[in-house]
Amino acid sequence: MSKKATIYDIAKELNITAATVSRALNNNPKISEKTRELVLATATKLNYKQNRLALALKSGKSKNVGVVVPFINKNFFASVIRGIEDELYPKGFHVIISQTYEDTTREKKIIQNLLNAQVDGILLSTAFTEQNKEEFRESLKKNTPFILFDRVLRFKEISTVTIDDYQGGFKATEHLILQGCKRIAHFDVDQSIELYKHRFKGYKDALAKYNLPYRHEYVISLKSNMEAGKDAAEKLMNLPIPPDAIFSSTDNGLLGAVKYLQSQSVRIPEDLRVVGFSNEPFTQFMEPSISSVDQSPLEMGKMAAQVFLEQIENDSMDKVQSNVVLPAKLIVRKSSSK
Amino acid sequence: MSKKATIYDIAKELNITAATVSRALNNNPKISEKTRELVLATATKLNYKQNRLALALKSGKSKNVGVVVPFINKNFFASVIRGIEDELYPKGFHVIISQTYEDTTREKKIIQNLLNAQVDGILLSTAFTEQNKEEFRESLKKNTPFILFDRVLRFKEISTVTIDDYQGGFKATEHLILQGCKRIAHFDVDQSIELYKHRFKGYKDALAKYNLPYRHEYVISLKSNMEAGKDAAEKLMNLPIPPDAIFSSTDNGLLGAVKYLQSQSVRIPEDLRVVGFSNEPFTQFMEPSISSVDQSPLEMGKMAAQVFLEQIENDSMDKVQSNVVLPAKLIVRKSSSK
DNA sequence: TTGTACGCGTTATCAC
DNA sequence: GTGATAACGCGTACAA
Repeated sequence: MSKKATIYDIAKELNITAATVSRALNNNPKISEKTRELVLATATKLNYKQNRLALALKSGKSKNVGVVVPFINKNFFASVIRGIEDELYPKGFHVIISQTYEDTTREKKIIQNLLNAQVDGILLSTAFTEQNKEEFRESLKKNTPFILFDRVLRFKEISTVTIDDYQGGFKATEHLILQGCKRIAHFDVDQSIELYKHRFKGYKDALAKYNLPYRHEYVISLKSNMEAGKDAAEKLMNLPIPPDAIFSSTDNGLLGAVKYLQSQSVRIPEDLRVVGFSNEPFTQFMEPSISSVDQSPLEMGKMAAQVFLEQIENDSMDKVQSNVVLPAKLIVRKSSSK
Repeated sequence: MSKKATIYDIAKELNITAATVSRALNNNPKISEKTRELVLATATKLNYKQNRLALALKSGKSKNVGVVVPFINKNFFASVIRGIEDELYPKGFHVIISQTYEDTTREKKIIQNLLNAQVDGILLSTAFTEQNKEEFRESLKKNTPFILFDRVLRFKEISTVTIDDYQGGFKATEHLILQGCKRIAHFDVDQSIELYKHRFKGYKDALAKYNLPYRHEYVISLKSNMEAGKDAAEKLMNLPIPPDAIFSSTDNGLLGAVKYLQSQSVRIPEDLRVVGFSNEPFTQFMEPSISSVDQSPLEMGKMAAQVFLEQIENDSMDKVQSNVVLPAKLIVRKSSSK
């Protein structure tokens, strides 16, 4: 009773062979209408359900995909995963998630694990940087499709999905300039990560376009957390000529800065305007609400899923490589406008 | 080259049989040290990796668990999943996630899918309520362990992990009373869902303990979003005697109310104090910061995972049922204190 | 200590 | 149209 019914059980019940049952279940044309109905009937009667594992072993397709991110309980990644699952579930795929904790050793193990589990593809936002790019490359030497998103590394034959970080940095900075700001500081995170490099370049190019001087003392590298943001803000305000705006590549860092500045009676936006990056949910509800660049995580997830689906369409043939770049949307709120 | 190496490949290489290879790989005592080393050597040489699928089919254990939630891009669920993954990954399990979108039809299909995929267990927060409890029960008739968390339904033999919602409701209300509030309103969501019923009961009992009257016009049922919160707040303020506090079972509903009240120049906490439920990240950064009951999502996930692990320990034997109840922690912030 | 044979549940390729 | 058989990759009684 409790054991799961197999095609053998239903074959035995009907005095036919398992092969015939299989054919009936799979709409194989070579079968009589009568036996098909008989099979279907007893299948429901015995509460038969196909064993995906057996099918996977047989076909070589597990219908599972691995999704690898630093942490899943971060709004951005959770939303990307949502986009992926939204897109892949209807196609019959199951989404396996793993967290790297931003530890590259762990990331390598996870990839290996996923590969051993015979996933049909891996979508991941990597913890590796330009410095250890080659070490990461070794993990990719497989016939399994890899799709990199957000935090990517560029390789021939590996598809990527990112937003236009350069454009995001440029737009944010330009917006501050157009609001009348002349001394715009920048919170950077890590220049060995492509996306921060691009945001930084967007910042610099915007300054240049409007003939504003670039001052290195206005650029601070920090961890993406409140504490670091507070320290950075303190440092900036102690400068002989403090800035009148901050474009931060990290919302969390900016958050710490804003809280500190408010404690020091610096008025935002009157005394200093700020724009962040990521459009974290809290930016919307703060007082003042914080302007930020949206990363379209849902769309990013959907695109990554679609690229994966395309990849497994062309039967192993020419591995087309896609490099999707989503637009960066600046969300203007009170923190940067009058 | 590109094909994955199997134990047969390494057997052929060494002119031994696959069985021997298998033994060597699994630390089977019945094998000579020499051949073990030989096997291990050529295994790494051929870059052999165990195929989890084949093992799963053979052993009947997929080492996959399904986690089912309404939406993954909601902080609470994302954090629960994090707790689950943190706990299960080290034990060699992969976590498959699925979203119900709070659609019971979809939830049933997802469960069936997961079962077909031979998951070793399913951890889920259900969209079913007391009204269609029996329909949900049918999905559970399996030998596969089910662990229900947060939004649960009670069945014999089905384990649950929840927080003490009654205590949360009681503490929040008592806190407001001790702050001097006498007319405390309550935002409820849906009384056919156990957790909201418990929070509501905690609210009522706290009122009773301090001899405050219960007034039905102060209790409003609403959807868990800003729009509904705004409407509810409006309704409350139009009462002949408006409340001087709100205990809301939903942070999101309360958020809408607070934004509306502020637009009406109602001062928080001076004119009206509020406490929410869930400790959503944004509550911490708002102005004023919002008091809320924390649900310990990480711990909930870890506990759910542990209960699952215990469940599969006792080999099919007496299916022990656990009902873990985590404490509810009231986080007091500016919105409810002087 | 090692080899042989079989089964896990399915589908595909042959025959008949 | 249906049956028998092999194969996917692995682990394990049983025999040697």
